[in-house]
Amino acid sequence: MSRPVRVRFAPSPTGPLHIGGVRTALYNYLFARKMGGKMLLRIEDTDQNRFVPGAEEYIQEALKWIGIEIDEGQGPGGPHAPYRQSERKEIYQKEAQRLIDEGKAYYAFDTAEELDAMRKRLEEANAPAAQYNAITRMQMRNSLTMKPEEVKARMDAGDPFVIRLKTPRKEEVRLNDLIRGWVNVHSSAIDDKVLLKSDGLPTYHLANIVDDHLMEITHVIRGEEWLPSAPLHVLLYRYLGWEDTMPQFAHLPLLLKPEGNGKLSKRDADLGGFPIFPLQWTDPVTGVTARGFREDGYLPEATINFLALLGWNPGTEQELFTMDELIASFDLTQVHKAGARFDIQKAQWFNHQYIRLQPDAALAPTVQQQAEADGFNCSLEKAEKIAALLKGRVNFAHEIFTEAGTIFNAPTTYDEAIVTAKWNDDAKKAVAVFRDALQMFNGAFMADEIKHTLGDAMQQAGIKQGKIMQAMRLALTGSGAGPDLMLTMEIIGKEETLARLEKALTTLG
RNA sequence: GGCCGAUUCGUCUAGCGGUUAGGACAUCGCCCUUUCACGGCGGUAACACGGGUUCGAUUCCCGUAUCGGUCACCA
Repeated sequence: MSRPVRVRFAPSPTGPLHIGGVRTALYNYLFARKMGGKMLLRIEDTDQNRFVPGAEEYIQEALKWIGIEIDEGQGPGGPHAPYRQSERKEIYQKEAQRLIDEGKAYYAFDTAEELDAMRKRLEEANAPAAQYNAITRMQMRNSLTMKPEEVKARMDAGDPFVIRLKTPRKEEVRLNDLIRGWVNVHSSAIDDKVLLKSDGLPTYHLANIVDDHLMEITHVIRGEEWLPSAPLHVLLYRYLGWEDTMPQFAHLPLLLKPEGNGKLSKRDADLGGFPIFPLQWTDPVTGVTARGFREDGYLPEATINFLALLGWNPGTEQELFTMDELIASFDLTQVHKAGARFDIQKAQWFNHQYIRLQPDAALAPTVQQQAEADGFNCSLEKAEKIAALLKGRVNFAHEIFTEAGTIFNAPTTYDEAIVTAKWNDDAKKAVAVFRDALQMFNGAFMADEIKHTLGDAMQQAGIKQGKIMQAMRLALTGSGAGPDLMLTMEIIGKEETLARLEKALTTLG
């Protein structure tokens, strides 16, 4: 009963991983680590029509970026390889055949047109549900209604067929979801799902159950969209004879649109101007690029912190968590049941928190690169100082350079409102006096020293420092607001400081 | 529409029969500051509705409403 915990993240490589998928992976990972278990990655590529080149690599890279380590599966490999479902075809076929042999599944030859006609007819007849089930299957073309010779003849002739589950007419299917508790569904609500498609590949339902069993998965943690088919899966475990080792289910609440109705979609991201994918993704067919959290400047630690708290809460008032802290406090039973609206503002706040905690040296390269891309000379040392000065003011690392505009660019214009309000005789005098004092100054050009020099100069000139500070800022940056002025002067250097003071004096008169 | 699930401030949530219904984001105000931010402090703001059960319901039960998911040879 107490088997070692093994969970899996099983995405389909049909495009970039949705941020909701990342959260599912994260919850699986947190649970695995918390329980001292293993995290597997399985690629569910049974739909050949939807296969997108590059998607699998994208998934690997995204998980790596976010800090989710795969213990076993596609990538690191393991004892249950292969971990790509398209390479496990025979395994599913064997199990499907077993179900046929045991009378729990049957062959069906219905064409798409015939199925459509059946559904349409049922709908028009006001049937409660237009499905292929215990009642309707007797009117369809399958091995239950056809003579064995005919079935064999069609198969020998190479006619396409599928294998369908022979769902019982009346049976109560119960399942105990770790998050939702008992969920009961009557088997009449489950239809005769296709298990094996006519191309010989399994559908999700079969492949999933077979693999989870073979890979000894103990907990299936997945999105709520799977809840309706969970009873079917229970039925499959039963029919396959694996019910005693059936994994426990935990269905996660979905991520909803920031506003309006429905689940979070790509369109919301475009409309709201925020990413919905962990990494940037360029569609191989259309060439259209979609933004990513990483490229938009979100730190992985901020992203997981944000995601972890979207639908789960440890019950304490802690907001900031490292991955290890998340692992330590994670508990599946504390996952919220209702869907969570996606609010990018909170993600930005988390990023702000982590940016200000970053060492200056970690932020410096970003600043330096941007500066150089804009044609400015910027040593790493200078970039580090700028990072220190501005990191507390921004949400993203790339905003530091933007905020540092007045450091790199000498003012070409001066804020009119500030000029009118503050550029008076005292201000002119103060700037001139300070310039003179600075010219005489030959110590280390550091913020503290500059502050003293300014203070002394103002005192000697009989000017109240507080009255002229904004004018001083205006002279140096052209603006009335900005980061600490002394540090700003230290960073731009003595020569540039003097030049700017001089220029203000001549320009503003 | 059938089935399944959900419902606490605008948003993410705590709460698991008795609370001034707590925290965070956002918002507003104050303080700090040479300014703008940051930060600190504080304010506004919620138990969907109706019945039960109970001495007492946000909490338990039943309806209603609303929202979400799902009804493919897609996952």
